[in-house]
Amino acid sequence: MATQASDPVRRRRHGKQLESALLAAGWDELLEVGYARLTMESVAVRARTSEPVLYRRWANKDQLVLAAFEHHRTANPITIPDTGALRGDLLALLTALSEALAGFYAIATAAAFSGLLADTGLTPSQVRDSVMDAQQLPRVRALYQRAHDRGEIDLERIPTAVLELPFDLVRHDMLMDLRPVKPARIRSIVDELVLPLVQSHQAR
Amino acid sequence: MATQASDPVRRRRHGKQLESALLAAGWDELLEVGYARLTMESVAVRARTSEPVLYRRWANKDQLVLAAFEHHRTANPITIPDTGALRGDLLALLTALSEALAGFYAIATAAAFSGLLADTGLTPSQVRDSVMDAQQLPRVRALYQRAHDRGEIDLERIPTAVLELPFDLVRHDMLMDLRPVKPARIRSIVDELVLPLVQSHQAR
DNA sequence: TGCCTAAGAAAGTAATCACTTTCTAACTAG
DNA sequence: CTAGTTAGAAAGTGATTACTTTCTTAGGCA
Repeated sequence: MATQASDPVRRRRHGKQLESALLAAGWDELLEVGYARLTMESVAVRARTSEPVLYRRWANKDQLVLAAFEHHRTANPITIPDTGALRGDLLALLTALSEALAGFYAIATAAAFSGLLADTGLTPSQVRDSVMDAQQLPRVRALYQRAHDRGEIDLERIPTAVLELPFDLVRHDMLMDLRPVKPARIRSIVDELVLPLVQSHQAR
Repeated sequence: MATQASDPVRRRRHGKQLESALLAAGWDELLEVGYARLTMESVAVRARTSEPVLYRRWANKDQLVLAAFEHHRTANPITIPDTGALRGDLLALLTALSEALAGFYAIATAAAFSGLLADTGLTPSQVRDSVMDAQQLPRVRALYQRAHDRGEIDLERIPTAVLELPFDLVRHDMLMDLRPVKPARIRSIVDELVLPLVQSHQAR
């Protein structure tokens, strides 16, 4: 009777491994119930730990949520494709963005609206820039630059509004539907909107 | 000393006039602090009344907020312009939409995300459809139909994605910036995106 | 003029939840 | 192997706030 056979081995996580689990739990909680209904206790329970473990790392709920965003973003990097053609690149990138970020945008905007940023005074667009596009923008630019170098497009003649159009629309659709954009819609954006516009501005 | 000269006349509002003031206060509160931080007390104070006056009309906070949406929407109808040309119509309508709805979309989405719709299970797109576009869509359609009848465009050849593009982008920008879309951006959407696309799809 | 409904004020109740405190024991580092 | 750190559990505190109760009195309506 010295050792209880029914007692499960109680392993304790430490350091980075634990922190990663905490942030993942925070992210899942955001996805499942949203910022407004996420509580420190619900995150702790989901991570199979207790609240002080959270408070030892983050001073308050907002800090935890922001850290969960950052963690999820860096843990799920988006690779910019190189298919050799503008159309293929756009289709691949929009699809990747859509799949990776549908939840992300929804959650981030939700949190922003719910009061997360009321203190910091950031607007959703600043969130978009700082959390999402700041890293993505130069890489997107590179995608277009490659098309330019191949002679597919003339970057000089194409308005910024055209270049940003597909990303604006995908972001819009993700916000509206809270799920990845349908492949057919992505093809429509590329084939019925972006490519005709590129052609149109090329011609004159 | 029978009447106190310093005592301000304490007027009491009743019926529709009072209700309107309550809903306006609710809307202003939504605009100023957002759904998450709106409290029944803050609305009551803003309306210069007390909480029971609110609870006699709406069973809970959500009902009050929903009623405030509806009140604001019906109190600020959007008139669809008829300038005689597609370009003028689009510029005018997008501007009107932008000015009237920048706050509306921001607030509605915020509330939806903050948990307002968690009970009802609606998604933002359903909110968009039920609160906004359901009424607007046929009227927008009429705008394009007039252009078609004038011979400006051939509706048969133009993909839906093109027709919806300006509204998607204006909605996107409003959500991102929480303020009306700049006139220059609206002109860009019309002149650099919609009209070239219409031409492009017309030609082939 | 005089009911009667409802406005408005004040105070209270109960639930939620961010954040804290205290303690024990598991793990790490040296 | 030992000492120091921190995970994890349990309980509690205080602030907020949705919603209620009670009472007084203004003003609509006959």
